[in-house]
Amino acid sequence: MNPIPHYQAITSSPIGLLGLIMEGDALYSIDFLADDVEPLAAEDRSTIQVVSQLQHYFRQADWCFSLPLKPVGTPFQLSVWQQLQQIPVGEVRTYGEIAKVLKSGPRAVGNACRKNPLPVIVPCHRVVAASGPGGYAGQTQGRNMTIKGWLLAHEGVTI
DNA sequence: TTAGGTAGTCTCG
DNA sequence: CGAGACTACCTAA
Repeated sequence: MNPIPHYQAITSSPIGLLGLIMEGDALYSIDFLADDVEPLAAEDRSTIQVVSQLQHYFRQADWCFSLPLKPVGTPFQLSVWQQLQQIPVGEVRTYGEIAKVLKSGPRAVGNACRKNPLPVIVPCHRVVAASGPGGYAGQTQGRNMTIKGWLLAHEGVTI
């Protein structure tokens, strides 16, 4: 039962429409939207910047985002999301590897990845299971896994 | 292949 | 608050 999100921009991309929510000048959340909604042009400067960097990434995977981010979560979730941002483009880590660094457990890491509010930019798609692809955006199969596969292929990773 | 272990979060009451 | 259930998992046998 979420309040209806108010997007500052809805932009199209190779993985479908992305809805952006800002909090001040920082990026607060990215949603994968169904393709039957109207695109919405970014108006303020910081939102334009986000859209621009996303488009750049989709054109050229080897691109480091430089954006003010404002992910909201528990201290543990924040520490996991911070680890994700240290994974270089074209590499992957397993849930267990992240867990080891944080002295935690693989399932807990999976839980935190599932709650990542900034997919694509906080690269939770670069985390896979020791045996298998893991999940994405709460799904272990379906459209979101297709997106995960696309992102990894885009970065030159072969699952 | 599965059984059991594990860590963090959520949901009731 | 507390117990129990629910995971985008992992390891040993």
